[in-house]
Formats: sequence, structure tokens, C-alpha cells
Amino acid sequence: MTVARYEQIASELRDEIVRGDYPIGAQLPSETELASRYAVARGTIRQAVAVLAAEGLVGSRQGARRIVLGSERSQSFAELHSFAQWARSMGYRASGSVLSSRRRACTAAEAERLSLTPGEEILTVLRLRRLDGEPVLVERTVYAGWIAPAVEKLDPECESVTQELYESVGLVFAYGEHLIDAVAAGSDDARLLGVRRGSPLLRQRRTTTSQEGRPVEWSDDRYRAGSVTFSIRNSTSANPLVRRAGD
Amino acid sequence: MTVARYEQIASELRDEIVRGDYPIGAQLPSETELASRYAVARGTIRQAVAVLAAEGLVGSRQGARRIVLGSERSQSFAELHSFAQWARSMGYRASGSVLSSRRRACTAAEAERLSLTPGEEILTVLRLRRLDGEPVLVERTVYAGWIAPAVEKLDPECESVTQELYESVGLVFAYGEHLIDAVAAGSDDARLLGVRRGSPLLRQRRTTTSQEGRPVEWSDDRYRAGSVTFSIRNSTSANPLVRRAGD
DNA sequence: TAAGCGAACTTGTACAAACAAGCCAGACCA
DNA sequence: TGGTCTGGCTTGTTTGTACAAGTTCGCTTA
Repeated sequence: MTVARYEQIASELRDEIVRGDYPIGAQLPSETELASRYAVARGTIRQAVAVLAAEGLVGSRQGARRIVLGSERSQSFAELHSFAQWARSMGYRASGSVLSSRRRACTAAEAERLSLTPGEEILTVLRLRRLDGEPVLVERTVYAGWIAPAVEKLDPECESVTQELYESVGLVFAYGEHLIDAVAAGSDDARLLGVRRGSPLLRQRRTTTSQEGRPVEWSDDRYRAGSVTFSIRNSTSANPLVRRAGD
Repeated sequence: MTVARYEQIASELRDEIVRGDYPIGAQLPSETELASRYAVARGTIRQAVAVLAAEGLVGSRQGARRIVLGSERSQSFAELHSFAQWARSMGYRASGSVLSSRRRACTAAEAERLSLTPGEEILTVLRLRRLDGEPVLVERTVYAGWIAPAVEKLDPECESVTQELYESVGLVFAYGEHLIDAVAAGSDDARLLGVRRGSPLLRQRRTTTSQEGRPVEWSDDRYRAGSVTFSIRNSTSANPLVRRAGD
């Protein structure tokens, strides 16, 4: 019994929703009814449905039954942060290769983003990622100096950096911030991705932080248009996505 | 006492974080300490910090003190869904105009997205939105037939559709799903936004749902590159953003 | 017929208590 | 010196209770 009871209940309910027992627009049973069905306290049921609400699967208003909003399973944090793990879960074959890897002193902007002092050493890595052999993503990553040795030891053709770093030094990626916009392909991007210069790319700039809240990496990832879409569900009560003015 | 106690506490803590009393990386006081400071039960404190965790401001691991991850205030659901309300909160002047508005029978794909039966009548609206006079967004929206009359009554120059619909018929936008990717500007897009054909646009396709879970609109919004960025924070415990394979 | 009222139902908020599980630092031992 | 271990601290899980607040729907009444 390693997982919490409310997690089990959440996943049973999620399965029922995904399976179509509760189609979109349908009402969920009341908390009291679920509580007696699963023989737990109402608070436990509330925690379970809170999980589903955070995933955007169900919505709720005080006084009215909870309703089903969607039926697609959302992925885990790892699948968002790790290209390889995401690809695998979608049934794609992911590959990739390091095109360059260099140490240098960090700029003021990089210091800011990684909570370093300006001039501290960082490691920059340029990677090209492929889905089923097709290049879809150019990754320009800056790693904080303290993790650089572990990154340099990785196999250049290493599939999942996230997983390798966990296995080699026990580093866990726990938190992330993402900025998403569109840019035109530069000449390097265009050559690597096999598209024309100036064609649209989906850009995801992200910082990743360890469990302890220590910034680990800052990355500029550019996806070939059409290869990847970001998806999000939100509501008046849970609204993680934010629109910002550009640069 | 219209707002919940835990909301008040969450907003006091958020203010302290934003103000810098707890800088990024710092530890928050323990739940027990906060409980006695605010003279509430520990459960209430847990609800308050859960709010901050959902906003991505703080992270937590069992056994260790909670840590501050960020200090930027995230916006409300309304500010994501309503271009006008977002612009206003950012200090921009938003304007917009309806370029065309037509009723027709819906296609199978539209019926699917809006939970209609194929052939049912819908309303399509093309809007151009401006920030401080500059065109930044082309909006192609499909409204379900039942809301069409209220939409047609709106002023073509109406600033905030969301707000007007609330005031005229009491419609509340409560839930949304968003698909974000990059596309090349078509000739219409290019002309309206004043960019070259083929230049990159940030595309946000979204469906919006009323409080009751009834789909209201489906929209294809295209932002001029550089004008808008989407931002999101996530963690192992809260992961609403999802990456998908393209089309 | 239509508006209004109210009772039953449902979710939201808050408190209190107990135990489980993970983290951390200082003490202890080799 | 370096590793291990233990005890206290902190967050996570679960139960139970009580009341507040909003929704729904049928019944009454004008």
C-alpha cells in the first residue's frame, strides 16, 4: 500500500472517465455517495476529485454536482520535461545527438536565470532531437556549473538526459517554468531541422529546478512547426497558464 | 467575510513572497508555526499553501520545509481567456473590430468540438485585435447556435466580448482547453497583421465552456510573433501542461 | 401560466486529532 | 576523519464533525 488511498480512487475515477462510463458533460456521483462506495471519509474523496480537477478532467461549482469536462489522460511532469520519456509514452522512437558542448563563463542574464553569480562557469550544449528518425527539435541548453561534470560524462547519443542524470548522480528535476512563443528559423535552425530559413518554429524556453529549489538548467528548445503541440486545460479555480507581452 | 480564510492567508503569504520577504530559494515557516500565527487549524494553512503551490510559487517535499520557487504573480482565468481583460491588467489599451460575422451549418469537426449535432447552426466571427493600436491578433471564432443571438447583438467594436456576454445574458466562461503551436501566416493573416506571408505566428486554438459544462465557443487565435508569450510553471505534483504530437 | 418559495441535496470551509513517512542535524562510533 | 544512527521536526494522509453557501426542482400561489 505505497500509494495514497485518494490517489488510487482518483485513478479509478480517471479510468472510468477515460473509458467513457462518465461521458463529457455527465455528472459525477456526489461526494457522499462516492465516500460510501469506497468506504472512506468525504475528505478523502475531496482529495481524489481535486486531483482530477487539477488535471482539468472535471469541474465543480458549489451546490451543483461535479461535471466531466474532458476524457483525455494528461501526462506526467517527466513526460513534459523529458523529450525522450514523452516520445516513448506516445509510441515514438526518440533519438538525439550532441552537436557541441562547451564550458564558458556565464553572462548576466544567464546568472539571473540560474541564480548564479555573473562570471561563474556554465556548460552550454547544443542537441538535435529526432522522432522516428526525423529531426524535430533543436535544444540549446545551459547547465549550472555544479552539474556540468555529470552532463559531460553522458553518452553524446544518450536518449534521455533526465533519466541518465537521475541514475548517475541522483538528480531529480522537480519544478519548471516554461515560456512558449513562435519564432522564425535562423539559418542554423533551418539547416538542422531541414526547413527553410524564416519558417515558423515553436519555441519553448524553460528553466528546470531540482527538488531543493536549485536551478539546474536553462534551455531554448525549438520545434519544427507541426511536429508538436502544447495542450492545457484550465478553469476559474485552476489557472496555471498565463499570457505575457512579448519580450 | 465573503472570501474564505484560507484565501486571505494565501494572499497574505503571496504578498510577502512577491514583496521579497521570502526570496526565491528561501524556506517558508512550518505549517504549525503558520497555524498558530494566523490562529487557524493546520488544515486551513495547508489549503492556503496549496493555492500557492498550484500557482507555482512554492514547492514542497514531505519532511522538508516548503521552499519559494518564484515571485511573480500569476493572472486570473479571465485574464487568460479575455484578451481585453488581460491587456488592461498589463496596462495596454486593447481595441478590436469584427471583420465578418456569418451564420452557417456546422461541419462534423465543429460539431464534435462544440458537442453539437452535425448540421446545427453556428456563428462564425472574424475579429482583429490591437494592442495600443498595433494589430497583434487574428481571431476566428465559432459560437454555438444557442449563444449566437447574444453575440450578434454586441457592438462590432466591443472591447471585451467576455465581459459583455456576462453583462447581457449572464454567461460565465468557466473552463477552457488550449492547444498551442506555431504556424506560418496565410495571406489573410499576413495582410491583417501587417507581416509577410509565411512569417511565424503563435497559434492558440481553444474551446471555452460555460459553468454548466456546455461548450460555448471554439476559436483559432493567431498572434504576431513577438507580441505575446505563454508562461507556465509546473512541478512533479502539479502538471497541467502537456506536449502532444502535431496534428 | 408564470413567478416565487422552500426543502432537500451538494459542494465549500473550518476545526481537531492521530498516525505515517521523509528530512536533517547532531551525537556517536570505528 | 568519516560514516552511521537516532530523535526531533515537518509534511503527507485519513477520519470525523459541523456549519455555510449555492443549486435544483417540485409545489404553491397569484
